[in-house]
Amino acid sequence: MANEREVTIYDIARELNISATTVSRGLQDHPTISKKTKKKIFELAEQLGYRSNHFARSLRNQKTNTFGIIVPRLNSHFMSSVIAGIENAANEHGFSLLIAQSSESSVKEASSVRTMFDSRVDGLLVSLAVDTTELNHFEHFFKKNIPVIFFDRVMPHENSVNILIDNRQAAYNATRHLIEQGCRRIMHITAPTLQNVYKDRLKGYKEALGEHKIKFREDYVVITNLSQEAGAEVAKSILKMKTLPDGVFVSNDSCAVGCMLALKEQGIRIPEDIAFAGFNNDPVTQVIEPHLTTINYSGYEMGQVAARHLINHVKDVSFVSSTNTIILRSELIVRASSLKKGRK
Amino acid sequence: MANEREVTIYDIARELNISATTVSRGLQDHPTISKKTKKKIFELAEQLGYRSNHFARSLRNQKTNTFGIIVPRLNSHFMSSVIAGIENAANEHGFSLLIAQSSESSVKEASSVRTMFDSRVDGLLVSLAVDTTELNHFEHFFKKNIPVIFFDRVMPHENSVNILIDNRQAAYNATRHLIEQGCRRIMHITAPTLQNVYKDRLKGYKEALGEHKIKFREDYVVITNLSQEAGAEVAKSILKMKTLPDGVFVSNDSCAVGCMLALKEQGIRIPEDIAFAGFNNDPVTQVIEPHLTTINYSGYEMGQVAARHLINHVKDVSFVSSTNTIILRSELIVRASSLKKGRK
DNA sequence: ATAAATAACACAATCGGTTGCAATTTTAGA
DNA sequence: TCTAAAATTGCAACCGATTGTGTTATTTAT
Repeated sequence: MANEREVTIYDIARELNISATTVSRGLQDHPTISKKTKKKIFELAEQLGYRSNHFARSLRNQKTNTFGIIVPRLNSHFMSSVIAGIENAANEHGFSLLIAQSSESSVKEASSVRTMFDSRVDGLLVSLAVDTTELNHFEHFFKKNIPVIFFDRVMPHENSVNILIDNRQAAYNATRHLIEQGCRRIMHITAPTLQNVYKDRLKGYKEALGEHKIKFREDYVVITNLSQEAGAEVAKSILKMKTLPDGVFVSNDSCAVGCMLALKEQGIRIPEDIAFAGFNNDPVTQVIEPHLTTINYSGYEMGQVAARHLINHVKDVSFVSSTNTIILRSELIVRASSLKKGRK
Repeated sequence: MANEREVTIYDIARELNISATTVSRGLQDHPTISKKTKKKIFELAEQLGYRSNHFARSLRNQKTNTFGIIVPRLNSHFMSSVIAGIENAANEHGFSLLIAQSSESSVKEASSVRTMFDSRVDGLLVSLAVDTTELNHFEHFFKKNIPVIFFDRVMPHENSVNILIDNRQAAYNATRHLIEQGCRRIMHITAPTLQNVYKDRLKGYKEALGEHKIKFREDYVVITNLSQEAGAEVAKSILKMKTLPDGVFVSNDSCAVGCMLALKEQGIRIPEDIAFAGFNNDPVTQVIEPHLTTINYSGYEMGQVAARHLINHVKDVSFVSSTNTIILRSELIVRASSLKKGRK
């Protein structure tokens, strides 16, 4: 039952009557080691089941080949896509991933940042918790000049790169689309506007309204946690309104779906009575009936882009990027949920 | 731009004119260090922004407080739920998570296992790739007696614990339910039966048929990758059949949904023409119309259970569990997609 | 045949933190 | 005031791998 002892380069060295230095160099295919010796080293290493100790190497080399990822939650379609994208790119270049979720709490976020720092990750990829309002908890990273990349839910900082979409524009497009379909009483269901994503979407929403001389109504903006349940809740309050809205732009697909389902149950017709537009192009948008108009942008791609940027930064010491922000493409996908004027 | 140097216990020791030993002990709240000294140490540590170096500590202590996770893919509702559950439990006990995806390839799985070993994780949580047929690539772990826990997609091994549901029973229940609803020509859409999960589900399906004297038909079993697209593909071939099936039991919700959508588009009525049952209770089951009958089991819980088991194993040296398999609860949730005989 | 160049390998310090044991200081008791 | 016991603290080795520099063989050139 006792654990077998760790196999080290010293074991190989002893058995081969050479120094650990030679073994180390041999395993790294160093040119000053003879072919014959290398062969012996590799063979014995294989035979003994030797595997390099990542910690020892990291300690000595002062780099870990590991990235840290902190996201609000792991179990959302978008976030897990991002992570899959990151994993894909990171793996290609031999980087491992240390992953934590903040559960939308800035306190837990800060604690995760500390853990990541303790693990001396070579870089950090972060999507901020909904209640994070400042970046003090990243100071350790900034001070040591360890790259931090924020994606999707970002916050500007001179020492870090932001990767996101143009939320304002996307929201503007979605709202304008609803207006063009004849909607005039358009609600906006979203999350607390502390975060750029929601603030910008609200801005785009307002902008589209303004441009079409539709008066902005404070009571048409509903702040929720954007869960599917929250959507159902909002549906209830919508049903209590004297005059129903004729369009709803939701910051998130699953919340939109929750709302639609609840409304449909009460006989509201979509899009005839109320048109809907969501955000994210979650798979569920193509299952709900009518299919949900939404903003499409690829989490997988965002993850890849973020990871690749980080890799460049880390691998190339001379990589001095003045890049501050990377805006990814996003597009409005029009589906039946918003087509009041019949199919195109 | 130059990175600031690492702050170590030696820096603290020097400045305080004490030894590194004392600093180390002080930071660990060791009883033999005086309160006064501890206070000074903590204060200076805070001031200098000292953070313990995880690698150095791991190297010395021969444990990393890190678990490795390898899953077929990260971006599925079930898997991301499991991971969220693992993260939750692990975080409570101060464990970090190193995560990799095998992308359903046993080759990449093996490579991830090596990486995890190199990182000297204290334990491994694995859900196997669809084409993994043996566990040789885990030998390093078994030899060193590092705990490996398999969940959901498992394979029996004397040195490891399996956490899963009773797939046979669940499939039996689902199939029997379809039969009870009057189905006689029941198809089964699933994945390659190399893996326990699919093998057992097939077994349960057959068992239910047999018990009701329904002849098993080889051509009623369709092997796919269980994606939503695959579901749509199967729909096409179903439509070509001379006699349509009157029930379909799918090993996965999103595949079932893909199939249902495609069939509905061609005018097939569900459940009247064909009844459906899925597996996993993915959120999409409650969005599709009619809502999808399915097998419910919590990925989040499975993750928590797996992580807790691993933590017990790792924390308590004397923990000698003879546990070999943990079966979690699962249940059939009946929804409209299978109710041919009207609502209850 | 001899000096000079090259190839192949080893020494020893280092990365940051931990710990058994020895050494020192403080406190208490007589 | 002196000594034994208790409380603090320090020394030095260790975890496993890496690397600048030095050393010893082996070639090559002259």
